[in-house]
Amino acid sequence: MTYTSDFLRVLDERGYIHQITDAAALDAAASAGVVTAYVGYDCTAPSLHIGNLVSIMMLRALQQTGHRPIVLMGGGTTKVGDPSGKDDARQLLDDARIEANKASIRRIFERFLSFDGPNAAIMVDNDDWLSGLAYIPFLRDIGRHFSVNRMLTFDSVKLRLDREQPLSFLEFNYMILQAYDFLELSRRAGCVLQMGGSDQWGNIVNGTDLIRRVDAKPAFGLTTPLITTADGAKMGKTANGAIWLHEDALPNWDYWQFWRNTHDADVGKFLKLFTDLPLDEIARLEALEGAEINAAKVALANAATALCRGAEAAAAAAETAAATFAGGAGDDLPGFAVAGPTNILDALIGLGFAASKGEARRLVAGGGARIDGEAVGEDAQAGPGARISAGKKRHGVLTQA
RNA sequence: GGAGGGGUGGCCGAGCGGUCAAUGGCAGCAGACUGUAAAUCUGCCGGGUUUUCCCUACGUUGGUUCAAAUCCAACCCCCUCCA
Repeated sequence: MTYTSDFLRVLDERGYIHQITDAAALDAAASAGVVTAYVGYDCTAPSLHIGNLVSIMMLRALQQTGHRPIVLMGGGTTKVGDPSGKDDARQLLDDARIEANKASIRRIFERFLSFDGPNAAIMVDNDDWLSGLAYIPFLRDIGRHFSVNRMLTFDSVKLRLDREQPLSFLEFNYMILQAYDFLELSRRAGCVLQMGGSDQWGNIVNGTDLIRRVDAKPAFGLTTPLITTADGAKMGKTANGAIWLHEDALPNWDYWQFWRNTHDADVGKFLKLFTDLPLDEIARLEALEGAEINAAKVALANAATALCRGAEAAAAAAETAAATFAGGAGDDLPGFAVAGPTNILDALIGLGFAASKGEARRLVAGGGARIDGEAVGEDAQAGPGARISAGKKRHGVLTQA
């Protein structure tokens, strides 16, 4: 459908929309005035990753089109654990860990959202209202609105049951708590929209239903598609782990390289989702063919890195890339301090290119280890200043200890 | 409580006394080809070492045996059916 509100039009054009509970009504609401919407983030790790970035960018788009974003930290729900899309119960985190994760995650949002101004973003923590709930009153006020029959039909639950995997009562309650969050935000902040990934659809719908039943207020849900790469893989999962948004979890250089290595077929999609570049510029970039599309990938890497890590970090990474792939080295490359001539195997391990001597040896045997661009054997030595490469993409420099 | 089935390397999944560090697939890494792309082909893919060799590993703990992922016992966990 075509939207009249800037908000939904932008989301639609850029590929953020998978499902909406009542698109026409939400469009009308967003046209008529300021909409307050939220996305929840559980505190399961000290950093958010690429998988969360879609919804963060969506909150950004919301704010840019004049509406008010709420970032909900799931300090309370993390204590329960979301079963959505999980085969097994998530390991429970202790309170101290959750607190630490929460504190760490918060910082990310300051890069993407503005927390002051007329439609300032706000940040809340559901631990504030969940942890103090009294069981019996909660069951009587909220629990009675949930049909177990219906809950059993939601994918997050059904999947577990179908796969004959256990689902604890604790996890089973997650969707009720998430629905209650939405109700709470509706009451506290006039929030009318919850957004999230497509795996959150069931949880979100529970929230909109609850608000209608209890308060007879408008409530909408909107989900993003699961972002996959052109070869069908879930985006952002690499062998080395997730692509983290925090620089202390993943260096700027690696973050930039992740975007730079996007598949050809994904460039346009990613530019729309993960950068603020105007659509006509994106159209021009994604139309590039052959080797020229590399220019689009650089633009993507620059823009995405600038958003998350800052313009300086993006420029430094771009500079390093230009120098490195021309055969030189740049400041952003990983370094390993050595006192003098060092064996290639130790250098590879020190730079993190191999996890063990055996792996380093295999890398060398396969012809993938290079010193200053020259393939070497396993007896080779390199000293400070040497450029060490593992394959064609991973490069590092030995520094003086 | 009773009967039966099952727990294997990042994942899936074979093996069911030695020839098993464990077939195969996926994922991953490297090489060739390229554009720091895709596809394809090739090699690698527990750790330490010069291949020989040693160590760790098939839910946990013991046991039988010259020898166990494979047999036995106990325990833990999961699934199915019955009560």
